[in-house]
Amino acid sequence: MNSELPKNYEPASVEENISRTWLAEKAFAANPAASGEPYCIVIPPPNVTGALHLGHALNNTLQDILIRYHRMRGFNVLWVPGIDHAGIATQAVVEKQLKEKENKTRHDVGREALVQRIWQWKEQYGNRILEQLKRLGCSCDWERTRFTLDEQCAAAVRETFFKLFGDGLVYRGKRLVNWDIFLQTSVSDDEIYHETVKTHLWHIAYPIDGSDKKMVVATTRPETMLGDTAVAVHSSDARWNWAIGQKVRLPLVDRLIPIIADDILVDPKFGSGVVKVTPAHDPNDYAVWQRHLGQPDAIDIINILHPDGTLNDNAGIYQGMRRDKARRQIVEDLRQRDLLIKEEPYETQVGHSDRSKTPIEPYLSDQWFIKMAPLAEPALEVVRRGLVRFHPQRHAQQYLAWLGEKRDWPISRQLWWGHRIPIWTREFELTEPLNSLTESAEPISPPATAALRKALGPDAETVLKGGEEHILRVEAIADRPDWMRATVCVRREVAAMQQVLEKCGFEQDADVLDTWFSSALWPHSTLGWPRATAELAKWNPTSVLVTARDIITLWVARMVMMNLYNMGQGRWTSDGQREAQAKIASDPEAAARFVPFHDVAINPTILDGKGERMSKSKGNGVDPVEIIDTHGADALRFTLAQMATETQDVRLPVKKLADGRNTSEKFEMGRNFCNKLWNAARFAMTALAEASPATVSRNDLSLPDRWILSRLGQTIAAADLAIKTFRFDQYAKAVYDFVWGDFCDWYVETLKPVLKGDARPDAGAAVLAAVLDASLRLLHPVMPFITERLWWQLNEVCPQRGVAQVLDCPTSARLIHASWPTAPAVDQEAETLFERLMQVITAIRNLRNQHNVEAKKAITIRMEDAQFSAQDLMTHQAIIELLANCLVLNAQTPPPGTSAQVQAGGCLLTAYGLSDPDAERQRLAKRREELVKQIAALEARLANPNYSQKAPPQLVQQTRSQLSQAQAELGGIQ
RNA sequence: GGGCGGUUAGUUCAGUUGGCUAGAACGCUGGUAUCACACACCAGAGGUCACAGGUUCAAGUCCUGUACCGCCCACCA
Repeated sequence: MNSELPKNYEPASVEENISRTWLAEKAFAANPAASGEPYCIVIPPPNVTGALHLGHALNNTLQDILIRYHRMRGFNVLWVPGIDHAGIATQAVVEKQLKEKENKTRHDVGREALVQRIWQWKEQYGNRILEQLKRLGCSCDWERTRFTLDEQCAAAVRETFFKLFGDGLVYRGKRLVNWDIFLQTSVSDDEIYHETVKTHLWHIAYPIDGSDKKMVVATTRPETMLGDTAVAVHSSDARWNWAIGQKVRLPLVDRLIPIIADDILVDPKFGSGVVKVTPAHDPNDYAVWQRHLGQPDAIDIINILHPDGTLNDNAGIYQGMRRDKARRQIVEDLRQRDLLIKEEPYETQVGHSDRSKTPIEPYLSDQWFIKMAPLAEPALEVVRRGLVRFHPQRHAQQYLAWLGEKRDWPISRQLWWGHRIPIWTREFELTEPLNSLTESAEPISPPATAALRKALGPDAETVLKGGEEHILRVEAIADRPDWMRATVCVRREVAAMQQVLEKCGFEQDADVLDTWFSSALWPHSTLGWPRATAELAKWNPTSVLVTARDIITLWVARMVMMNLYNMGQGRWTSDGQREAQAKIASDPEAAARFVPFHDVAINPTILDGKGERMSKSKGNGVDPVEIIDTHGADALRFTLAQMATETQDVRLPVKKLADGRNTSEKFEMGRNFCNKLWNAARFAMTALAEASPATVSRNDLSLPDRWILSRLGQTIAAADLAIKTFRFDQYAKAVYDFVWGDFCDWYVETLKPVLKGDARPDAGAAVLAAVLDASLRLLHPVMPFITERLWWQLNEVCPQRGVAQVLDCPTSARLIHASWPTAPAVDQEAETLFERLMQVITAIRNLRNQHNVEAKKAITIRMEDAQFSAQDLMTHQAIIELLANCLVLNAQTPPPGTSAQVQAGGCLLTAYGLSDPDAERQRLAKRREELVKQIAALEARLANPNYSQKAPPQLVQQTRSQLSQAQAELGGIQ
């Protein structure tokens, strides 16, 4: 039967077989109606754009450990898998393909066709990611797989947006956005990287109007001067403050612009003390425009760019030029007019779009925003109060700091791939002016209503009705007093309503929502919200979120915010904010029901051997599937778990294989461990097949039995604590040390003669079976495949297992559904005694090695009392003789030859029959040196009067006894 | 500029509330084809705990500062 188990563990066939069985039996399926405390994790959805890398492998391994552990603990577990549509990243990939293969832009194929193509692309690559997760052994409920752009998620997005709109938390505003002129979209701050660019700092003269004086400004972007609407100086700068209120004549365009004071923008110590102000093309200058808005010194804002980065009709003769050409031309023209004062080489950081790798252009554009203040405050509060806890705790700081800024969230993206903003607008010319048309609040004033009725005709009542399914708002349009804008937000995807709106001349907003908008809803949208599902009732809040630290702000914070907003009762408008806070303060338990998860476990980032992030472009990435192919999924998982410490980063030295692929020696550790377990189990099951395991109870146990069961108990307790505190490395280390160190190296070795002897082979076999059983349970969360395979085998060989009153092993056909082992009680007496035996054995082995004793030759040992009784150990002399290859002397005469003495396990050991007196002399000299050093250190410590006075008496006592022991040993060998 | 983390054996990392001679894995050295495993077994060598101060009877651990490395945030016209 063990012919079925090859000598070396071969992961490929085992993994495939086990995986197929689990899937066929729907072993991961969750049922909200089932009993058991709920335990739920929603996967951080990987971006559909990329294959999974080692970071994902780590992240998902940790989640699977938690899921499998809690499943075994009897929780009703659900792990929701899914994928993120990843807006801009995905569209960029498909657009690039379109360009390369067909030389077309997205405008050539049109919105619908492009979105169609992206869906095709998604089908192909999304499945690849799910396959990777399955190869890794993730026990997700695959039938609940979600995609952030699927219908269920879309319903949640629409509902949320509608709710936010109704609460006045969504608004439209002109804002400077990071504009990608290649993809023609705005890009969020986090999709930008900065690159050092060698350029120039151009110093340009701006003549003061009606004076022969000139102001000199310096800029790295001279073309933006076309959009300058002011120059600013510091109000206390004596060089220039006399000129405040006067005007300069902007060169080349010949426009008069004011000289204003702005003490925030201008640092009088820097450069000339004069700053050009281009509100439409620079974030700082935009802030100046905002600061002066409505003030006597309010300034203009002039946009000079087309969306494609060419200059528009505000740029005069430079209209139509690309920005870089315009820059060269402008510098040249200034030079000719003698207005270029200086051109100095300069290095500066320029923001580039992560996706298109082109420089970002700050650009004025219509965008939708979410008001953060009312949403952020409750989200801050639940973390402050510990209703959501970070592990390690320090990561909460980043969350609190970012959310504390409460900067409004720009949510529109000029893309085609994503959730389209559910807003329709139309602008109306008014026949008579409307005085009351100043704000966008409901209800709509009677004059505006009348105007709408008139303009919309027969469908006016449908649009005007508003309420449950759509909201209508009207507002004035700046600079056009005889116009108004009507905005309709539609709650559900209903064709009829959309047709009515379009018939009435409304147009849907062309933009889609930021990807993070749908991601923010992930924990409740995956469970069915806004429908009141059994899943939602059972599993929200979810239990824990496992993620990387770089998305604590972008994702974690927003999930907390949106979960509280959607799941919490009542509406959290700006006015209701205080109420929400008070609610959390007065009833934290209620608030705890609305958070998305209770714990956030942050896993470390995997870097390569040089400390650099892994990435495709750097070519240092390791593909988890390749590791699974070469080392096995369990080996990969174990190694990764063992690396998941509390530090921020872990390094994984990468080695290039001959075929160019990357790998790392680190994974050999996991592979070796699998092989060790495999062979220990193989040995055990061969023995079990030959013996017939008896029913045993506490009284039948030998010292090694008692010891290994006690060690097992300690290990289970350590594993429980480690998992509870998200210390996956400690869990891995505990089980590794137990299986390899305690079980294989010691217990199995002591058991070999027992199993072959006459005395108690059946009792020994029973303990062996029970400990193997518990070990497989213990290892299953981290190494699911190999343990499941061995479990099946063990069920065949030895279906009934356990040690009465010590270790129950309830039967189960599948390990994945077996129960977590209960820890046997600690047996301190057995542990202490066995520990001494191990020390004696190691000391004798050491002596044999130092004396170059041939492996097969037994030496003779006499054991005498030192600190402790030798008799206690000699009761178990068979174990010593077996494992140290020696003969323990009782009353016989010792054999001739060199003898050597050593202290171990509290006994004095004398070894006889050694043949190398030189080796012994060397050994003694070395030992003497060690002892002298130790004695000196101990004496010095005791000589310090403060030590005996202030240190705990127990410690002082211990030091004294160490000293006397060392002195005694030294006396013995001199 | 602000914040966070790191610096412990050749390498990658552990190191609980300060307290026995600072641990593990890999690598290295010597030995071993022993009937679970050479992806193994046995034994060993290897550390001024980045640096400088301080607190303490006692510091890898706590405090202050310095250096270097990494990440996040905000940025210099």
